[in-house]
Amino acid sequence: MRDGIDREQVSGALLRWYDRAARVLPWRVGPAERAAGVVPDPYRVWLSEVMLQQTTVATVKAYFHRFTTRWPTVEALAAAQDAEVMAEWAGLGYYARARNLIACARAVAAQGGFPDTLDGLRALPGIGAYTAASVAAIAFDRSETVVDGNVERVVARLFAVRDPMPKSKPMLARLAARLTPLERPGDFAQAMMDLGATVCTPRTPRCDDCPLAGFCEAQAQGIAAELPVKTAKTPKPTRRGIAYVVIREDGAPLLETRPPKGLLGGMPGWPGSDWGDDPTPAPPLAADWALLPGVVKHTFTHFHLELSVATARVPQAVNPETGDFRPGFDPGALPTVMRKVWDHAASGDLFAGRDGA
DNA sequence: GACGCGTGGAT
DNA sequence: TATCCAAGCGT
Repeated sequence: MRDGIDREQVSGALLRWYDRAARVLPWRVGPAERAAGVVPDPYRVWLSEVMLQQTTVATVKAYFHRFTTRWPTVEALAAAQDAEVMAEWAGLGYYARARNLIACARAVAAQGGFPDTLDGLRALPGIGAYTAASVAAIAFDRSETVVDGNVERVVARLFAVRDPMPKSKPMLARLAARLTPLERPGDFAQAMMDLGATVCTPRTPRCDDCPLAGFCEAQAQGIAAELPVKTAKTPKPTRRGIAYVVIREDGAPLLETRPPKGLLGGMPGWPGSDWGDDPTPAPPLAADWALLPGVVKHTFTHFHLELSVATARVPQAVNPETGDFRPGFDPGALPTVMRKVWDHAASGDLFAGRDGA
């Protein structure tokens, strides 16, 4: 590992690059605006950082726009109904983030605003080491070290750290702290992440375009693309299940709200079997079920899922064993796997009527 | 510290 | 097609 990297030289070179090449993002106060005295809104910084957790910039943009249009302030978000927020979050994934977002907004509103220290932020729901540091640095100009996957990769290469992740994470964080400047910590953090996202990329880093190439030990050794080393991941198993899509005469679909914790917690979904090697059928009511051909495939973080879909139309009077009929339900409020089930059901004869078959 | 937790784009 | 990966957090 190289040890002679100078904080001022590295942060200076990176900030000069950022002043010239910073991406324009909806939640970002760019270097020129910042220099002109524009102050970031902690609410927008926090909201964007939570949305960006393990989620790409391209995906977040539309959600950020919808959220800030509908709820322009943390007080407005705090006053929203849970189900409204969950529905607006639908499709973005990691739904615990949305539950924590609501809890955090209400705590902040009750406190009269966001805390402006690392520890104060860190104590809020859904705010961990990364988000606390990024909000402290970007919104409150505090010299905190922001460490995300980009920063870990950049630092691993700068210092040619060959120890595998995740074991090396604490070391990478210490090395990142060495580089964090006292001035412009927020721009520095965003510059590190921009660099990782656009230049110091995972597979094929563009070292020829890198403002830090002259400081980079991995570049000097010709091993930038090999770093950081990661320990191998275990392969994903495949689970199977059956989802039941029932439409009542009035068009209301039968849905249930999933338990508040765990997979898709708090989100609406179709009644179904367990998900496993050999699922047991579990229709939510007695009906003339039609098992559709094909399966819906979806991959979660730690397993593949193949769902068979059974559909039925039922009269107005029936009472389901699980879930409830929801007139006027918007399929856009479904998490993606459940929306795929809906799309698959709609491709069948669910709406054509099967009486004439 | 390891695991559970979504989704869509890149390779 | 399969795998990797992304501005992580909570338990």
